Amino acid sequence: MPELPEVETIRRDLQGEVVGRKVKEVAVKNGRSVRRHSSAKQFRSLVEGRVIKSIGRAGKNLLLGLDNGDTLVVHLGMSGQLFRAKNANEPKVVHTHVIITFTQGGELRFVDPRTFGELFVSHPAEDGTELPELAKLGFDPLEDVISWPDLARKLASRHTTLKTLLMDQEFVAGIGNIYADEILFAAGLRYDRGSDSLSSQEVRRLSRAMVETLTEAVKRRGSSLADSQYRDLFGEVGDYQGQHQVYDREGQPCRRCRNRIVRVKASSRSTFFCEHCQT
DNA sequence: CGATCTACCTGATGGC
DNA sequence: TGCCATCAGGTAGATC
Repeated sequence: MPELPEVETIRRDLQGEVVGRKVKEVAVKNGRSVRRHSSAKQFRSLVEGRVIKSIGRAGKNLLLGLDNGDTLVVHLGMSGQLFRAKNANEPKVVHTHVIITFTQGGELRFVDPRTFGELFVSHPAEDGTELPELAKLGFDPLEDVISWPDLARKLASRHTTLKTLLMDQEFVAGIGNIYADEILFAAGLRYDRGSDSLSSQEVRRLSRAMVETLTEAVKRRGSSLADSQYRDLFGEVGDYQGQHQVYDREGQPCRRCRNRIVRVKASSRSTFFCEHCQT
């Protein structure tokens, strides 16, 4: 579900809600959500008593900086949600797998029907600040602005399709199935163009489209699809879905040229595009 | 090595 | 109504 704009929206919500708070207790209701750890007990011991000092993001990962230098990493997978609760009396929705209670009151709840998401505590590497589990992530399109000549070099070094590359977290971190299609439409490029086939003008368009599409989606607090599964920290839906140009618009007229939006399967994922506007 | 498939889950939807 | 197939924002690991 959540891609960079949704995760960034939750990051900003968390900034105002949990920074400076001390963890009193962690309750793990479903051990699968902390599967990187040997046990739920071990995970709890790494989080309980810690103060949350900062909230960062790397691609689709939320990074909760703890006061001992560790980082609590949250990945929402396909269906993960984080909710703020005022107290334990607030009714729990089904699939509430982890509950973090703060000493000053209030809870942070991790809800995840499909259980593809996870939480884990990461220790920084000996020599640097980098987290070993995230070392292979590519650049972040909003945090690390990359020059278009650099992007051109990176694109040319790979032999695959544009969409595959945009969704490859080791190439660029944070783009998933929705925003890959939206970025490619904004850039006027087909999903199946070879990544090493772009003119310099096309690379510039792609570079701009990436930053502009994601920035605008963050402004509108992300995309909630028909099932409204994506919600922010306060349970509110996003507002960017109405701006989608191609995603989930099969058969509907292209907002630019009025031709019907086409849907195809590419590497077993739905891909939406306009055959007229994207070449 | 890199590209592609499969498994991991629950729930919503649509055809018959 | 119900039953079954298909689909869904992601990604690690197997397989080719």
